[in-house]
Amino acid sequence: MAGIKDVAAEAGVSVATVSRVLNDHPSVSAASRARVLAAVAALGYRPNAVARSLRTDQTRTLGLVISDVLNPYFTSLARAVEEEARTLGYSVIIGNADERPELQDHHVRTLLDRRIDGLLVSPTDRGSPLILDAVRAATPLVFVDRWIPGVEVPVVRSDGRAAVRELVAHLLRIGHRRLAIIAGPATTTTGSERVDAFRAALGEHGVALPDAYIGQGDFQAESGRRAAECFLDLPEPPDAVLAADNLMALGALDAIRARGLSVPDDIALAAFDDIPWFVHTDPPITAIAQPTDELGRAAVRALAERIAGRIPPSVTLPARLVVRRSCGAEPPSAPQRPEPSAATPPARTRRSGP
Amino acid sequence: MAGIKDVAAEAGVSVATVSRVLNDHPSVSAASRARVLAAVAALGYRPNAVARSLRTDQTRTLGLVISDVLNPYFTSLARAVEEEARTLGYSVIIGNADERPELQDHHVRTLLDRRIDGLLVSPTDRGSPLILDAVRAATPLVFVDRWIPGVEVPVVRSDGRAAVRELVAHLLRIGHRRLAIIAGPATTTTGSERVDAFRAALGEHGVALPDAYIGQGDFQAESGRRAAECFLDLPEPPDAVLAADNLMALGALDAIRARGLSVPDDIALAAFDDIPWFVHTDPPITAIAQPTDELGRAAVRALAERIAGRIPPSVTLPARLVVRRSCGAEPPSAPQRPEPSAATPPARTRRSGP
DNA sequence: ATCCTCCGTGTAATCGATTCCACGAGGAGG
DNA sequence: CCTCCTCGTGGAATCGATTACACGGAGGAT
Repeated sequence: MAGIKDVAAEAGVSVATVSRVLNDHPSVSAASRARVLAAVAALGYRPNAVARSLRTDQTRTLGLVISDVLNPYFTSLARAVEEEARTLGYSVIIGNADERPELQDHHVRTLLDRRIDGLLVSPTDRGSPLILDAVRAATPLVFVDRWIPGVEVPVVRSDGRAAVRELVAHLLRIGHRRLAIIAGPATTTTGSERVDAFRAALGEHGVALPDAYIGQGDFQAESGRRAAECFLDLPEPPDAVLAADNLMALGALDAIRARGLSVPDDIALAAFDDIPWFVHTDPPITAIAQPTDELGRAAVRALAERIAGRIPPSVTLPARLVVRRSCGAEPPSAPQRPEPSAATPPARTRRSGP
Repeated sequence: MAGIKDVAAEAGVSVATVSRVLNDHPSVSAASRARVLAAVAALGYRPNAVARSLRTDQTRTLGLVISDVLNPYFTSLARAVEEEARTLGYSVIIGNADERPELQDHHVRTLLDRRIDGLLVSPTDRGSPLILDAVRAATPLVFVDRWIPGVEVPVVRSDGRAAVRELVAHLLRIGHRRLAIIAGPATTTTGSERVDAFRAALGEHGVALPDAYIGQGDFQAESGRRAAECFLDLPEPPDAVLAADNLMALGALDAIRARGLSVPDDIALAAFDDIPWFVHTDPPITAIAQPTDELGRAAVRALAERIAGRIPPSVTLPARLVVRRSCGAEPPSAPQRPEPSAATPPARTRRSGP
């Protein structure tokens, strides 16, 4: 592959001049510029980003370590991140931690080795020594979605408290009384926080949250299934369940249907993280929607600030409640605004078996 | 950040020795090795991958350019690719082309600039000059899922012909007669090939595929919706529709329900690409499942071969039909094996509205 | 005892860019 | 006419690793 020397030779100038043209440095004569450009075109020259990075000590690359690529919430986050990064002239390397701290560390390590300019992490645990080191080494770092308490790093996330309060009110209004939650791992902020918000919201209505109504999940579908089964085995099962993420909601839906029970008639179901598919499930699932795109964009902008040496503030965006059919219908009062794509007449579902 | 020189100083040896220890080159005395290792640990030294890449002319990085990250099929492919690559000691940089040729080119270009060791592409178009150049420049390249006809590059993909034939037989057996398909863009192999397979399968049963029954989509949900609407506006609408990918199937499902029609009673629906969510839709959707994980793994292995200078063969894996309820029930004969997680008794769905 | 190997190690070149510094030409001002 | 800038340019150092080559010392063979 042609190098800068070849271009210099072709254009009859020095490598310094070629470099100056490529980085459009002002002091190059129009004539030289033209000849260099011609040589570049003739040779199909592309600068070697590796060499450039070594010299300039910047890779124009961002790292993004997310907890689970198969989770639509994180893929749409990743997409937003990549888009915003691209407009800022950065590439993004995505690492999938699969909710496993050691995998997360693996990715953080290789990203650091590759001298990425900045790192976006949605931590799977309470903070490995590796991440703590990175913070101490002043690596530009921003947490997104989840964070590690006590670590001085900007956080870009969304606050579901208001939406949870709204959801709880909605459930109680419909007539549900025994509300349960499937939590995420306590090692993640989103795991514990959502339970707290739920408990607090219930408290405002004088409703308690018994331990038996707190299922322990790990953000994967299978754990949602197990937690739901535990609930259903209870002498007095809950009549409404909130899952702390979309995959666990799916698992719970499975478990409930496997018992021959109906959502929402026998039990209501709601989930954190709204995803396109929730419109198409049977029934469509009520969800707490995070502004994923904005989250991703804000995270990249914050990281860019950190890279530039400034200290960006943390950002907290509100989540909002999206009501669908999985919790049952509101008693007639303020009419619910229908969802555009779920604008189906009351769903003439019929049995399809013989 | 500490460099190799610091380590050498700390250990009281030369940089050459440090490098030899790090790359475990045989001719280093045990004593030196120990002291270097100690120094590395003491300084928390990590080799600069950028410098290493410049010198060795390899980045131990693979590029993967996929057509749409929001499509679960591609994310699971990406996950499999990353996993296999990791076991081989490679990192993966994912580029999302969003079905846009110019974005695809952008990613291919930056990946090439970064001197990735090899490139995995699922091309969005019939071949940009850029990709053709890359092929000519002997960049290790492997196509996955889709490919560009006439280009001498190994292809790792799955063949849906048999599964399509099976599906068509299944539909006809149930009693459907007017079979339609929503195709992908003709510029993609998966776009045109699937229509061909469908037409051929129909032909075997003496059934024609009128032009009006070929909807033109672009692999996005919205286009599936539009195509389905066109079908339904026909004087004689089809009674079964196959969508060439999962997103278009979702769009079609929406459109059908928006008309107050029922799947499968009024119209049957099936899709290419099986995804976990198809189990949970209303009704669960019959799909042609590709062996995504194997595809991803095989693609990486083929690429590794190419990087090693060998010429790997193309790989074609069979897809298989997964029957669910969206096409209606088979007339009683061979009993259908039920899906584990869809093992719901005929789905006691009830109306949930008041 | 002498010579030859082999082993461990260090010096320095190298990868492909960026960038500091010096230098020569040409124009302006004294 | 001489001096001093300014401007465009090139030479060479540099980034942090890898690795070819040279070299000195220990040990075995003769």
